[in-house]
Amino acid sequence: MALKGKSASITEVAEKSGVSLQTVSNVLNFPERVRPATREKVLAAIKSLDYTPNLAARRLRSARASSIAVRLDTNAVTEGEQRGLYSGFIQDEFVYQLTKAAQNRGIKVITYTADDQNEEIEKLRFLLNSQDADGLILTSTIGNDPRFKLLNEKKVPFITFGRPWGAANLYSTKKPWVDIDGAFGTALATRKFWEDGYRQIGFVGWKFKINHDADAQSVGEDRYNGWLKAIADLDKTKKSLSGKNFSALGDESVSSGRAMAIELLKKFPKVEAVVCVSDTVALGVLLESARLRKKPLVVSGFDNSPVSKEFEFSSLDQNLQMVAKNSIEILMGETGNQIRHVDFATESTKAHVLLRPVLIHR
Amino acid sequence: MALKGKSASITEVAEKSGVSLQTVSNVLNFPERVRPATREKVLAAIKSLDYTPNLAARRLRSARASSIAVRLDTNAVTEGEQRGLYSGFIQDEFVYQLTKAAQNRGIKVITYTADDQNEEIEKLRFLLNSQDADGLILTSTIGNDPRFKLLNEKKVPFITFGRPWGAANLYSTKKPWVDIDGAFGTALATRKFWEDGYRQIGFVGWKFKINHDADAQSVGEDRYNGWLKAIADLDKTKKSLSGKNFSALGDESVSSGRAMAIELLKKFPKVEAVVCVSDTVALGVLLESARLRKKPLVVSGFDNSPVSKEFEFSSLDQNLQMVAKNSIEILMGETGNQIRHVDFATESTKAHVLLRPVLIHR
DNA sequence: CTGAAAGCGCTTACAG
DNA sequence: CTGAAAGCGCTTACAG
Repeated sequence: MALKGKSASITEVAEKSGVSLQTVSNVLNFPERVRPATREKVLAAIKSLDYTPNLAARRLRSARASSIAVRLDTNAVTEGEQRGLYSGFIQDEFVYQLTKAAQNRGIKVITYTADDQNEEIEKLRFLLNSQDADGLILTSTIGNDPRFKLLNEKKVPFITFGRPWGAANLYSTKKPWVDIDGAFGTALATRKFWEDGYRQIGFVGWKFKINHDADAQSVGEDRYNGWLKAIADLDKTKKSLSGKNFSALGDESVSSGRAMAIELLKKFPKVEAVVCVSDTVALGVLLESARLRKKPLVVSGFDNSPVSKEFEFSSLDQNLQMVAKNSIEILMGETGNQIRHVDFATESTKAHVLLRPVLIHR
Repeated sequence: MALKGKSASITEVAEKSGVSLQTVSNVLNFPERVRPATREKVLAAIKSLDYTPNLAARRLRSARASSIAVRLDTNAVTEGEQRGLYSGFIQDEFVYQLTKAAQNRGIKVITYTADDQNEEIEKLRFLLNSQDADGLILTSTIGNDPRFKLLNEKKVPFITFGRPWGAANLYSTKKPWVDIDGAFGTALATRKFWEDGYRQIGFVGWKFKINHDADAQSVGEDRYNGWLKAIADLDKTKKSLSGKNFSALGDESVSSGRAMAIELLKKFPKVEAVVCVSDTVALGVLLESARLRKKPLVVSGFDNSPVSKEFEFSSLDQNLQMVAKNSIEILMGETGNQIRHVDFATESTKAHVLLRPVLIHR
């Protein structure tokens, strides 16, 4: 026997409290079915024996794993790859919040890794077949992600963190997601700058493919749109840096932020404040403008990472605690301790939840 | 039944291949006990039925969870708390590498959280009593950590990532650990600077309590010692910045790095290169010296985080893949698929593994 | 509200 | 090398 300190079994609890196994099981799972006096007796026995249910037995009998799986990706530094300055920060905090939210509902989180799409599908099949997870949290999904097909076929409850950008229909009930409203966030930052008296507010972001659809088709476009529309709303006089031209788009790096700052300042020397797509890019803009001018540009970033705190600029917090809470509620409902399949097409549960980021003003 | 797509059971495999349950089980667990012809027959049935063992049943019967638990901490940004610039990066990558290494040996990783020490002890008791984990990975342990007592009493296999600084005896067999040799790392960086022709090599680190013991008693002291001794070894002429005075100690922030750079440059204007305790501090030194002088100081950091890559300075990689690999090997031995208790006091397995960081030269 | 029985899917002695 | 039986610790119908 490998597991030591074997805890008491339900049989011992039943004997000690003078009731049947059944009643002990009811006290644990349906306390309202048991008369208070009996319940007290059983609870006392549980306490005195330091009884903890054996989860393997429970899983086997109930055919519920009561755990969800989440894939982890590496964030290690590789030369020649773009990762931004606080790589790992979001995944780390998301998994933490997920574990915490799941734990509050009696659910375990198990992690897995996969080097590519095929390996992941194989890992998922094994995980689900072995009945070790009955819910899944996906991240980095794409429009025609093969995981959607697998999970829908097997009717496995799942939720995606982040919209599957590029999907023909972002609101397909076969592709449930929880996400942060990036456009709302950059609009919030823009309005705050306006309130603070700035009128020449630029944007530095990530390049994206021109898209003639009304809806954004990438995170970068979404965050750009928020700034663009906010300026249009705010500036009735049309005297500020409104419109598509008052932005510079590059990639997720400090050096790109620096280059974009140079570009922006050259074209629009009057620019006072810059809404940025990320804290990494914001730092680049901040540092470069500090080098070029007496007074650096006022910037805002995204993610409320340690970078924005350290360099004291405003940033949009993704509110990962809310993301985790909503994900768990979609998988389990508002109450109860069971992960259950929902057919979003016919039931009232919402398949898509867009949460608002919070502006941390610094 | 909550779990859908119920996979075939071992009974069906036995029927299909015309052998007993026992033989199927042997094929899975002790293939060498089964005659090749029989084995092939069984494997064919397994494949055609897409059979995957039910892990709950296996756990219940074998009394082995085949999973290890690891606690996650938040790295969210809180005002007024020191976290450094790439908070979350190390934990994120460590858990990734741990999951990957465990997966290769057929072991699951489950995560949990706790808000304080008491809650953690309670969570651990439940986890172990419910037989849902048979091994543990600890982090952030302190000298008289109550988790050591609990796990040793219950004879639960565990390993600590990081030395329990402050312990009366860092080499107690009751406190097994895997760690990175910080002193080796900073000595490596120092020697590399020396090779590159720099002779005035300073150090910027974290404050630590003066300690009259030969061994370091904190990460900060350990990394400081590496630099100190390397300089003493290298500089036979005593003309370089060797000795205790040629360092500046602050805390884990860019602003502290900046302040230390100012202090160092004031006292030792000749300083050319600075070995730093972390990438965060190194960035502060780099940025401030770039502001103060034509040519910024050459710096090296620790952790090989995205910060060091982005700002192109050398850094010491903690080699978390090796940390994970060694942790798993201590818990499971070199081969096999079982987590087993080792009494380090009497068995040959080493209780303490100090790994060397790798200098990433940029 | 409570109880006696069945059985989830495996692995483990044990017998041949 | 293979098989028939027992049993891990629960929850789930079902009966009273």
